[in-house]
Amino acid sequence: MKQTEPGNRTYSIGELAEEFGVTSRALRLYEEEGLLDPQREGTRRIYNERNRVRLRLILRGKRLGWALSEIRESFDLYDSDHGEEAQLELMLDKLCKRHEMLVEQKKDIDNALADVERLTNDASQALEELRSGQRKLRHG
Amino acid sequence: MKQTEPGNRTYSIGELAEEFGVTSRALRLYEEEGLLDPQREGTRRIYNERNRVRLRLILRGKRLGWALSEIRESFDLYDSDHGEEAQLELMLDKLCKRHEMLVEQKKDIDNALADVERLTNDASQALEELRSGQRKLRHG
DNA sequence: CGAGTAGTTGACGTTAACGTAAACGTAAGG
DNA sequence: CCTTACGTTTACGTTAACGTCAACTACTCG
Repeated sequence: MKQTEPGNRTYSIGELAEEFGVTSRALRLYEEEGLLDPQREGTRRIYNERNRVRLRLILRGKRLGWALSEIRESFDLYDSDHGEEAQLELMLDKLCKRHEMLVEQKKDIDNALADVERLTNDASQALEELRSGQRKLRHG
Repeated sequence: MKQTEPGNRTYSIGELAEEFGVTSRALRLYEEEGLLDPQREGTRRIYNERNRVRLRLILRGKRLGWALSEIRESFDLYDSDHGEEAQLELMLDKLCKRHEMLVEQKKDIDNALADVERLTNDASQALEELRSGQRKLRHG
């Protein structure tokens, strides 16, 4: 299999960092925190598609204001084994809480959007009135 | 006018802090950072309804993962005077960027919600299958 | 008047999420 | 072989957003 086959590509730390607009330092930190686990070729880190997807999820979590520890917890939900009943129930409980959190956050966003749109309307109206006043002056 | 009239109530720092589940220290910090400006009665801070609304907005911003500096910038949008044309255009530009930010964040939330819901379905199905297996065993 | 409660400023401590620099290894190219 | 580019670990520095503590003031209650 060639390295260039789609879906099997690998990435150096620098490549991945540049692609996502973060620094190598950040990627190493995420690894230390248990959010990434690239393979090694000797001492160098080799990232695959799976790691790439994880990084995408990390950055999504960051945009939503989550701490790295919270992001890791959400990964634990992805990874946890579906072995025992108690385990599954615990997982469902955690998922439910995440869901609530997200719904609340979405409400906040909708409210903020409404505020921004209201301010935008006010401002464009004020601008329009200002300009209409200037037109009158020019034609006066 | 009485202090107890609706809409004119005032609050001590402790009252406001408890109501919103934050500490007095946080309120003082928000003030230092220019996010709040309560009146004073001698040396003590007196918060009114307007301050209370602001605090609500501050906490909404925090839930969305914004820095205090970003929250303050959004307040500047509320407060900026509609005097000059250039001012209004600048404001409309900033509002537009906020709007984009919020829309992006909303997409992130919708994606995260979809993930959580998929995981929830998987887990509840696994749980159901596990329990159906247990029922068979009991009746075997 | 003394104790308790709630507020004040000032200063130092803490945690997360990196930035930055030092000192070193390694593979490619001229 | 020497330089350049890219990687490694280790460790200390930095910023934001508070927590915590000390020392002081002011009001109220018994």
